Amino acid sequence: MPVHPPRPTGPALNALRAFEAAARLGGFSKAAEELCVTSGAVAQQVKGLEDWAGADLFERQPQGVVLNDLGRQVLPLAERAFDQLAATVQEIRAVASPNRLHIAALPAVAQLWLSPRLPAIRRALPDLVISVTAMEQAPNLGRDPFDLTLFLGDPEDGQVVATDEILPVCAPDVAGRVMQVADLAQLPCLSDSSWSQDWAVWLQARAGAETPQLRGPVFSLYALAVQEAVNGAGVLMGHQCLIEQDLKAGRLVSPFPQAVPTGKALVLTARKPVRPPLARLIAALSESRL
Amino acid sequence: MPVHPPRPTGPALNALRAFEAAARLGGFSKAAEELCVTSGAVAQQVKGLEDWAGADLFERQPQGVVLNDLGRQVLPLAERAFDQLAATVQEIRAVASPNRLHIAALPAVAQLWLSPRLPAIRRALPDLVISVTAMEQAPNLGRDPFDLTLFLGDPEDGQVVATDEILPVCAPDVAGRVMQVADLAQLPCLSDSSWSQDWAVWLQARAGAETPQLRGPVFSLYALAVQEAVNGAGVLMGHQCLIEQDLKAGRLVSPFPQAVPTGKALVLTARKPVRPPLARLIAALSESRL
DNA sequence: GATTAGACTCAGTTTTACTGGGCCTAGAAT
DNA sequence: ATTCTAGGCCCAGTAAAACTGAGTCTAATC
Repeated sequence: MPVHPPRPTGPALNALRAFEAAARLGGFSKAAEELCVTSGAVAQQVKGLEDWAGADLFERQPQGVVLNDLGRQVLPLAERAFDQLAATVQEIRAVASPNRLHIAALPAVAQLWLSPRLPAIRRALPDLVISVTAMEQAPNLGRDPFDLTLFLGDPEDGQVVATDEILPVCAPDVAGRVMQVADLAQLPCLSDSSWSQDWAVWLQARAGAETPQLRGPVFSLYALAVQEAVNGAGVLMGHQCLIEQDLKAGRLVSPFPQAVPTGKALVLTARKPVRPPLARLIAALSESRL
Repeated sequence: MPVHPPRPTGPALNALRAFEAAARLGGFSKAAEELCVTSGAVAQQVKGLEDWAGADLFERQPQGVVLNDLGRQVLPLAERAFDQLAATVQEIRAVASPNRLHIAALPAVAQLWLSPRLPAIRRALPDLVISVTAMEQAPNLGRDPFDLTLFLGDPEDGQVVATDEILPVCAPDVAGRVMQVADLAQLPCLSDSSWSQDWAVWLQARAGAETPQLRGPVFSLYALAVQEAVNGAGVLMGHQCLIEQDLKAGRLVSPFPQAVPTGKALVLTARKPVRPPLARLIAALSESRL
């Protein structure tokens, strides 16, 4: 008696994932960021799930969404399910290619800290295949397929590789024109768009220093700003851990050598469980020197 | 320093589901059936997952696929994840509309057993919204969005609503032509395509009876065969629990009243946990009489 | 009063998933 | 030995999603 056709089906898995992310992160736009889509896409997915269920999961408010009773009730279940699913995915990855490791790092860190160290590490650990992906926000190791992250952040968040200290730097032939802090007003002061506070932090920490109005070009890539500083375009607020090699090579010098700690640090976090290949990479990174 | 674009992403959730189903059920075609798609679709999904992982999960053999080491290792994880996910989905359904219940039943059971009883049940439980979907294979309550199933199967599998007993039936004016078993060879013997053994089972159980060669039209829907029998088209092997109303109304009579048990039963299974609305429906079904 | 953050909607597009056919292989049935 | 069958593979075409991008809306903040 073959009669199939219209069987009711479960909701789309992607819709469930969108719900879980939105609920966990507390908003469609945050979820959209984690899922690498637009917030409109998340809104549509969640709506689809709500339509399927015949009931809302969020309360819409002008300043965002908040879980309603139903949503609050199912979130823990969904979270556990997707945690489990992510663990499965990572297990597949880890077992299928145990020597393939993937690092997520801030673009500046990837280019200025990691990149100079990688050749030696690759030589020391030739059996490992190490990939690097640069991104602004630290990924969620529970969900994204990375084994290790290197970001500037709270020292509490993981293993501290270096503390973050800043000091002005410039090309040697520019240094002659910077004798005191006030001179900075006469020179282009390079800055990075996502670290726009650097100058303010440094000026404020130099207790008693007058705070001249500074101006200069803004870069969207810190490595680009460093390059421009090397080229003599002006004075850059340098993050010590990122400009080590340029200082050492003399391409950059510091007119005011007092470094100021920002309270942040270059922090390394690793996926658990830490299997041997990953442990070896962590050790190599921790011990690496320029 | 906004630099996003090419982030490695996890595998497609649908691919994971296809893998899980194929691994759990031991074949792409079985998985395809559960997922209501073609086996080619499953094959493609699994291949996509294997490509993502960079390693196979199944060993391809001409008579099917079997899990390899990697697949065997991740199956338990995937199973737990999807169990959890299914539980989440069912929770959403149950909490969003607790009075909406969905029954899955064999088409014959839906039409001939359930349908006559439903009006009274709906009257007795007016707050419940009861949907019925007919299907050949009992759904997997752990995965599909049904609350209750009614199928002919092993009595051990759930709550027995009625044992399955068969006996020949026909319209009253046909009965005069059937005095002994041998007469059956002279009449069309109706049968259902998915219960083609019925006649053989009955003939064999009538110990000592000669087994005449029977012939007659085959129907793909048991309800259709019943209707034809009522119309006087021949003799049908009747399942007692499904033709009760026609016997009672005298539309059908049995020339050989010895019913033969088939060893199967009309079995009811319910989703756990059994919440009050579902419990009420089960009670109503168990107690229902024509 | 302007700006901002967050979400909604909708048309258009891209991407993905699925179908339906033909093909292949090995075991089972004849 | 031949069919037959079950199970999977492959491929082109298609159907269905998911996603984008731009425009709106609202309340909160500056």
